Amino acid sequence: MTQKRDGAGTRAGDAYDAIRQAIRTGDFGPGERLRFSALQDLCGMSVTPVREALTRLTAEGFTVLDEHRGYSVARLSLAELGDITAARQLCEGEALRLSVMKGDEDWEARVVAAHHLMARIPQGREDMPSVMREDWEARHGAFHVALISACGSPTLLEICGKLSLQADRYRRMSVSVSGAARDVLGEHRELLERALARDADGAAEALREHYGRTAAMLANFFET
Amino acid sequence: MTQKRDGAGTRAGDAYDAIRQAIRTGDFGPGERLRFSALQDLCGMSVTPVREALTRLTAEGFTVLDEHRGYSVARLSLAELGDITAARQLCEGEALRLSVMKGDEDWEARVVAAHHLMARIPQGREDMPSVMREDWEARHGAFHVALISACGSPTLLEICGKLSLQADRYRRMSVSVSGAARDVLGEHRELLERALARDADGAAEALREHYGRTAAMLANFFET
DNA sequence: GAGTCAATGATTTTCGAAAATCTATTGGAT
DNA sequence: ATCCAATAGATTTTCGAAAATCATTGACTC
Repeated sequence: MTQKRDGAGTRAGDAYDAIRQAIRTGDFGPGERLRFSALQDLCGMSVTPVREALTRLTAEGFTVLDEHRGYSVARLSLAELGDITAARQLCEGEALRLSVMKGDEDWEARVVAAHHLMARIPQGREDMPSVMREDWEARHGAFHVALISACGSPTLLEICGKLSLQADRYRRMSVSVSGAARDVLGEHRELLERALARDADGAAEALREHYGRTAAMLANFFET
Repeated sequence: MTQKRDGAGTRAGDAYDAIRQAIRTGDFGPGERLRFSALQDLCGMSVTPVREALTRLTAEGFTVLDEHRGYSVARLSLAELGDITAARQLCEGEALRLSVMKGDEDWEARVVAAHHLMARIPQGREDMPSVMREDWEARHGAFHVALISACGSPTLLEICGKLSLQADRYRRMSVSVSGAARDVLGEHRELLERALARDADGAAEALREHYGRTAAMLANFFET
């Protein structure tokens, strides 16, 4: 074999990761065209797995296909940000409500643990406090996943996951960490407390507000 | 060129249609393995476009991929039917609520027209009244699409569309047209009336009940 | 001068075969 | 008899090149 990657099973999977990361970090900006030649250079493989990766990315909304004319990075818009946010408020709000109602001890433990890991490190970098730390973002995502993990609906979880990936592109847009105008710590703590207090509707409402604030903050970056 | 298909742009698209249809009609049953050799025979093309079609179908939940071990048709389960139904009630209910609130004259016209086309033909076949007519199913789907078409949220519409495709697999399971235990005509008329009366919450509630009844009916086929 | 059409170049899409991986079987050792 | 390793067969996955399609350019007609 040419190379044995640790966990990665197929080249198509590697290509998927590589291209998605390149889009995440802005190496390929919104609207930018994605030529196979360039992607083959980036991924170091033939056209076949690259094409499969693009098919998947397109299904998830990261890229757009114009038949016989090629792929390009999906554009971002203020309207879509609002749309995605509304959908998240609906779906993840309900998922959280169900999760709080159905969650058992293990769920509580997962939520507490995830919150602890997130609260344990600062949101911004030490050298550049205005830029989010990669690991904080990961733990932040894990906390939100833990919150809804007991909802009992694989379908809802999948929808929430995809919406979260979409929203992530907008989240990354914000160079600044929202300034001091917002108490992110407090918002998360409130989520945690209401969840543990089994206040299903309250937790769902807090989550919707949480996402609403995030969207409102990000919306500023479209007017710059 | 070898052949010029009317509207079809790529072979991958044709493969997607062909395989999905084969799954819909039961040519490939739930859990059945999908070998590339068989699919190439079915579609009459090389492995590349078939693979792309499977990638798409997998993203939409029709098929399942076990890396290096091949694709197979996704299994159906009573649990998933309930799960999908709940998600539809949530998402499409909200979409309908928004649509009724925001819809303009053109939307009203679309809804009335779609309902008329659906009500114009019988649900079951003349020769085999227990089997649904293909064209009725198509018009039924078009009516539901028209109902939510004014919700203003592309994201929500996409989610509803995908859930509808999933649910379609279960809908097709039912050999019988639900017997006389149900007034499908009436349910749809109620949806139409509440929508036109701009009773947003009422329409949404009627839709949720509509899907609830459909699911309850289909659930019987798992106990046979 | 505007518009149509054919030729050219760039790019996507598809093919057929090679490479990699998994599954089942056989043979042998404990 | 059971378990493990090596082999063979079947299948997926990837490659490199050919075919098909789209965009551009320039000539030609009206």
